[in-house]
Amino acid sequence: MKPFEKLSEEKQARIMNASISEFAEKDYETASMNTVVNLAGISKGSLFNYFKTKSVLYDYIYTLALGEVKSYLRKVRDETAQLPFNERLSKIVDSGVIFITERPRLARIYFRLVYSGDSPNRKIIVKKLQTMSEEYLGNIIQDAMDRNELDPSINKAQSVFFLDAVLNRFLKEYHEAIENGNHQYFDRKEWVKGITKFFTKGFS
Amino acid sequence: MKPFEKLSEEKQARIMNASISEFAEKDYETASMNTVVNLAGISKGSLFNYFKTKSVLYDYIYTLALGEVKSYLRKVRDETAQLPFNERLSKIVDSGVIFITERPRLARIYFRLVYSGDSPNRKIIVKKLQTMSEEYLGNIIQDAMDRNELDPSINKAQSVFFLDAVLNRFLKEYHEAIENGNHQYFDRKEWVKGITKFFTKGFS
DNA sequence: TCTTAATTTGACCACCTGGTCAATTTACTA
DNA sequence: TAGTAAATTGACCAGGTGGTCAAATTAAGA
Repeated sequence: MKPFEKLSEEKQARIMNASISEFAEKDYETASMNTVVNLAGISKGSLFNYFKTKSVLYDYIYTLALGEVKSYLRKVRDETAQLPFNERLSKIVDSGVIFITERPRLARIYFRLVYSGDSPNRKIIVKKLQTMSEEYLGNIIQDAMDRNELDPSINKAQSVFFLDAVLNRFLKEYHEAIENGNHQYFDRKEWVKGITKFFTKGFS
Repeated sequence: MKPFEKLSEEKQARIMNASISEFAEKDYETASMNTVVNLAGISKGSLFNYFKTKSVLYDYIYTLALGEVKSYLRKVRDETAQLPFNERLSKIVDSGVIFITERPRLARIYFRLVYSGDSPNRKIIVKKLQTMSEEYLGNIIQDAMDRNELDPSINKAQSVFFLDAVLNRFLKEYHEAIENGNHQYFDRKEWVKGITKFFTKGFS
């Protein structure tokens, strides 16, 4: 049993909370173990006893963040399996919005990871995420094609790419709006409507 | 006259080259003035004489990068003013690809700036870039609407957003492919075709 | 050539980093 | 309660950072 798991839940939570805050606020290189230690109210030696190095702690944190994101996405996928494409898409966007509203720090760690940063295993992680997204959105699109809701001659890989690009960018923008306190100017429904319309009809 | 401008062209180029390399490779916080100094083959005191602080040097560099990007975009916009929307879009993508092929380090500084990083004035810069992009892509779309190539009832602001999201993401992906030596697997023409088709017809 | 002014240098500063480990405190057992 | 094992501490380390500035070098002018 790893030393960290032996800790009381309260203490584990304190350390997780501190780590999430720090890695959400700064990128990997700039995040400071000293800050984590101070936020969590434990000694440096202890932290390095629980997590052998900074990168091990970071692994723990981003795995947690990605796990939460994944479980959210899986849930909405399963819950909307029967819905038509546009409604499904709209639910996915909605659940993304809910996630970043409820867990803004985890969302920030996610965005930091995919959009930038030089975290230790970034390339590998991003590749894995890409495969995940391809499979996830690929299924959604395939379902819609099977139901003749989308043109069966479209290039699926490209479609997945476009969908991924727009969804991620929208959520990133929404997330920044939340962090800047501007999200009340974001008409979410209007955007969701626009996105689904755009994906089914284009600009023509 | 600023001290840096008094330097010989060769020396200026050496310092610019070193700075661009360093800021392309690492983000603002992690980039090291010591490394710049060593790459450029000058003393530390000199560098701080030419640029009072790290952030002043960074300002100089990203302004240069954005200037190059802008002039590229302006050129292609003016050259394609008479072309129909899809051809125009395709030329814009092409010129983006050319830019990141010819100036991969400047492209990297650009992507680092917009997609992440905690550079000193990031928020202000990104906002300015956004306004620029809105105006740029907004014009392209407006032109197409005026020519009845696009549905005049579409939401222009949203359309600009989607266009921006897909174009930027595509170029970022292409850029990473180049850096990883994988761009030969990228069928550029096929992608450009797909993007224009997607934007005019959607998935239906 | 000598003098003065401008430029360049790099040792040095205070501060911060991730990580270590002997010493102390705490918890547990006999 | 005494003794031992486990957990926790924080002073300490080597190495890095952005930035400074007296001193050395170079350039310019008479």
